[in-house]
This record gives sequence, structure tokens and C-alpha cells, in this order.
Amino acid sequence: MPEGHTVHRYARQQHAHFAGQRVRVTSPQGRFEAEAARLHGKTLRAVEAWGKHLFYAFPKGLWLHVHLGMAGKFDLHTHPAPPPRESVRVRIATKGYTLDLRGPNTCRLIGDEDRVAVIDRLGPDPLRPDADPEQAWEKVRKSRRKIALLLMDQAIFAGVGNIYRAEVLFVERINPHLPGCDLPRDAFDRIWARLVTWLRLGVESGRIITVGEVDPALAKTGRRFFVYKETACPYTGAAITSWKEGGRMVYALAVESALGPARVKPMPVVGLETD
DNA sequence: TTGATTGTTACCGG
DNA sequence: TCCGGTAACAATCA
Repeated sequence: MPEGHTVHRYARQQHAHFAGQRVRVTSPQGRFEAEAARLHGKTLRAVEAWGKHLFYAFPKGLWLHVHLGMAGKFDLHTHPAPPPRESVRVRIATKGYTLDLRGPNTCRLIGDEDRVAVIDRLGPDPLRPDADPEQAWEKVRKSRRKIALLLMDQAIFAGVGNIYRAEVLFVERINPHLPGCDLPRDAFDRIWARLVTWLRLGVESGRIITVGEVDPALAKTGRRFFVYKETACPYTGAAITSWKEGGRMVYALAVESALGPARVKPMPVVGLETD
């Protein structure tokens, strides 16, 4: 369900509530019984996020690796926690808080090497201060895949999801069909800078899920998104079209999708102030 | 009840 | 090899 900023937000919130605490870990459905027993009574040292992945640090190099996928959710309860819902896979409790994890794509106990392996397969995460955009650029410039697909590739841009891909391409006026190898360097730089800005604001702004809450230009229009699940450009009224690519919906201005030979479209920016 | 989804992986064919 | 498409997994909502 979430994009990177939401996952980082979860990590920050859960770290604040649970780090340094001894935890009670249970498996209401019985689907995580052995793992829960290994964690029970241990001290949760830290919660950290890499892209859309979460790692819960336990003593002796033991990690709980969680990826929410499409349907995963967290429920954070204060002290008298309600009985776990049917879909709760793991319940982690301290004196003050109870965290339920529901329907994750990944939920497993791993060691240091496995954690490093997961992180090594991820591209730079714009939300991590040490992220190196050159690593993403090297992959983008060598690929003939469309930039719309590259943006969703976690091995290139860790943490970007379907919404921010569409919104970034729209606001930077880049044709989603453009192959990575034809993307000019300055366009890549604008994509990266925009991702950093939006994702960081997304982490700071609380339970942020829309670009409208993060981008001042869009906020003025009262819209949630520029193009995602929309039908017309908020400034010009130009038609927005959508199509399926790589199994996911892509949203873009119709003029951009109908350009024929893919190229960056130097469209005049109307009514849109960038920074 | 059906279908779609802010996701990922494996597998197949061109 | 690279690239694009499909199915599978799964919980929830309209």
C-alpha cells in the first residue's frame, strides 16, 4: 500500500514507541509461531527503513524483515489493545503500545547477511541522506526501458511507487515513454531533486498520502494529485489518459502519451510555479 | 460477489 | 541479455 515516505514514517513512529523496549511478540493466527517465540521477551533495538522495506533490529544480529506489499497495514493501539483482527500476522506489544501487522507481503526473521543482501538489491533511496543519485543515473542511462518503468524499479529508485512516478513525470514534463538511455542528464537531476523534496516533505507531514499535501503549487488548486487517477490537467484542462504498463496503471497528459516517437516534451509550464 | 489496487516476484516468449 | 507481459500472492473497499 504505501510508498517510501509512508514506510519511513512508520519506521520513525515505531522506533519512537518501541526502540529500547522489551517486547511481547505473539502470532494470533499461528502463522508466525516459531518466529514469534524467538523474539518474545527480547529488546527491540531499532526500526529502520530502506526504500519500502522495514528492518527491526534485535540482539545478536537478528532482524525482522517486513515488506507491506499492496495489502499490508499497521495498526498501532494504546494500552488496552482490542483483540487482534483476523488478518493480524504478528502482534508486538510493550507496556504502553501494541502494534499489529496485517497482511504483509514479507515478514520473516533474517540474519545480518540476508539484510545486507536485501539492501544491496535496492537502488538509492532519496529519503536516506547517504543516497547516491549517480547509482540510479548509471542504470537509467544504460537502459532502453521506459522511464515510467524505471521509476517503479526498486533496484533503481528505492521507495518510489505508482503515484509519485506519475506525479513526478507530469510536473517535470517528461514523457513516460522516453527510454532511460534517451533521458537527458538535467531531466534526471530534476526527477531526483523532486523525489527528494516530495518524499522528505511526505515524511515530515504526518500521514501524508497525496501530492496535494506536499506540493504548494497543487495545494493551491485544492486537488490531491496532478494526474494520478485524474482526467484533466489542473491548469490547462488538457486530457489525462491512462494505460496499463508492467501490470500497473500509468497516468499522464494525453498529449504526452500520444507523441509518437518518445521524447522529452518542452511544454510551457502554465500556472505552475516550481519552487 | 467481482474487480481493482500507493507491490513484488517468478516465469515465459520475442 | 534485455524487455514486456502475465499470473500469483493477499487484504480491503467500492
